[in-house]
Amino acid sequence: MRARRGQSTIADVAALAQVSIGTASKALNGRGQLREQTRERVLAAAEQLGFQPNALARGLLSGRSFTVGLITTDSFGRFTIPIMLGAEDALGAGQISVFLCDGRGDAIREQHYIRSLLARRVDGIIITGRRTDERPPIDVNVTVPVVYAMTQSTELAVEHLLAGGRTRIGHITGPERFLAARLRAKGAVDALARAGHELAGGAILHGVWSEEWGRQATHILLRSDPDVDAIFCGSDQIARGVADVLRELGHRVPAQVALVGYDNWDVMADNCRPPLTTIDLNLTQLGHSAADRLLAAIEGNPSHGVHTMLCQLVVRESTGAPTRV
Amino acid sequence: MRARRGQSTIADVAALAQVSIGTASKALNGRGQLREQTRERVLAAAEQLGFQPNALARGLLSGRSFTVGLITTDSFGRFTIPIMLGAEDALGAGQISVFLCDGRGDAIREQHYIRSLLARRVDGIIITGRRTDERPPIDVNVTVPVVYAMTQSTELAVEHLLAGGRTRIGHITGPERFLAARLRAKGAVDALARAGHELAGGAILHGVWSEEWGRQATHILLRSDPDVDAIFCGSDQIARGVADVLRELGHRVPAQVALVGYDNWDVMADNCRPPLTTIDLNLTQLGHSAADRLLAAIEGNPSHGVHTMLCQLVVRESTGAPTRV
DNA sequence: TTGAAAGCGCTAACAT
DNA sequence: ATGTTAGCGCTTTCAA
Repeated sequence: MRARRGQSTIADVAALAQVSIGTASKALNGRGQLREQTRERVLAAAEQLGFQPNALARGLLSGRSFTVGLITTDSFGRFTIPIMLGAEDALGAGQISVFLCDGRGDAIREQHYIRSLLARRVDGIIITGRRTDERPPIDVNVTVPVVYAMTQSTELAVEHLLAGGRTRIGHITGPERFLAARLRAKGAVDALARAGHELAGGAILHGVWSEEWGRQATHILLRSDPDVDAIFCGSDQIARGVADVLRELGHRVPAQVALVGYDNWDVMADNCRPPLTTIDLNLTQLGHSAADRLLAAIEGNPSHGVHTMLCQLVVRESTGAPTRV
Repeated sequence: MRARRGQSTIADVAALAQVSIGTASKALNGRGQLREQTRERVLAAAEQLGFQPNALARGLLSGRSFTVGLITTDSFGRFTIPIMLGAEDALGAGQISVFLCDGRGDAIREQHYIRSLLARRVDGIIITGRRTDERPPIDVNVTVPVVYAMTQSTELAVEHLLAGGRTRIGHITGPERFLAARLRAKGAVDALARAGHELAGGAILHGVWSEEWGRQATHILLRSDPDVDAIFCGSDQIARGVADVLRELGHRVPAQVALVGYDNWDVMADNCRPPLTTIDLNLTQLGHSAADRLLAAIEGNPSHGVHTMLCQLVVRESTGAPTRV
């Protein structure tokens, strides 16, 4: 009596080992009082049949599926991957499987996924997104723990530049409609103000998240303040464009102009000339931590509220010592 | 009588609608002969309770879980993401959920995932990886359909360059131990040979998959053949390094030297100066197609053997017309 | 030490 | 048109 789909059941194991189903279950799970010989016979039978307990049946019985859903609000890409990696790492170790759901910034899709995850009786849900923007919490009648893993901002960059003796610091970043861009800009301006300085060039240069914008903005910035001695960029991509133009115009980095990026995207930061000092949001760790929190909540120890994780400044050549005049 | 975990069961719905469980099931699934009024009453009750049928129970009964596993052999990154995206797209539409498994190039891990997926009674498995290298098929006693989605090679690049009137074509690529690198190189050499030409510089330049190697290799290539009129690179990253050095040495692209990359990685190809002509492996489509094949196999229409998909040459500025002497 | 039986939530025969 | 029942594969009492 083979089970459908060709996978053997505990009944097959029990039959082969010539014991009852209940006994087989105990032997396989190390529970109850069994004769050592019986236990071994069952284990051998299971091995021989390549028996894998049916997780669906187990879940049905236990009320836990040992699965979690991972929803990316915007499509997954460079930003969500490290988070996913970290989360998967934390969960996979604990025998929990991860359902991947790509929301693509579409609320309908997202809602569909949530329903589907709930139907599958996931033990919890992690929601991830590139945007820092405030988002409405997901549907109210979600009965499982939910953790949101989003990125935050920092003022590390400007402080590092100030500490390095720079004072004429410009800021080139992405579109103003991104909360992330606004927060980073605000952090920069505030840090400068605390030190008694103003933004070089007089204004934040908002554009798009691209190298091309970095190049354009560099020209703009140099025109409005030729003596700028540091540029903090809202992304590594922008910073790389800046670095290229500075080099081509003969402004040496870091001797004359220091440069800091954001994201620690290896492909950009390492290949930048010179290699880029940048802020690492520790996304993998964020994903790991989110998963740990979710696990704790599943185990009955929920931690409510917002938890902030530390960013990290990764110092490379682009912020070496300036040339003293 | 609430179910555990706070989610309501069909029994709750039936009770609220004052019908039997069987009737509720029929109403919810649109089966059987029911009075319209009864059906509506059940639906209303389900709505009111936020009822979601338990997929675990359904799967247990039907022998199908409507889930598939997606295993990346090497850790997922730039290459596997588009494949995942495509696969998820094809599967998500059909109400199938995807288990994400990150193999990290570790056979033990991979095996662990396969066991776990089997225990969860997935309907099928997709295996993805960056490496084109031959790999042993996964464990033998896997009873579900398996589809491998890997990348392949092409000779498009050299043919395009030849068609553009270039004849002294060099090739800079990644480590020789990568089958992908070997295949691309072989394709290039073969295409050149068919046209009666030899590789410029006399040899394939194997290095690493980085911009820095692209820069170094450009110097090497120009030294051995200063009149090279085209360079085909094994990756967009390498090509970008090449483009930078060519520009800095005053070799105009494409007027004097045409340049072709590989991967159509937007971040590299679009930001290259000039924008890079490159080969697009259509990975998203590959993922989509792999998922479609898997679905077909699950439905009982397996297609065995290797299916090859077409690559595509994306022409940008780096292969414009040469300057005629 | 082992076996028998109930039940997790659901669907599909069969009975009414 | 509706209700009853068996059973998917498993764990867990309870009985032997």
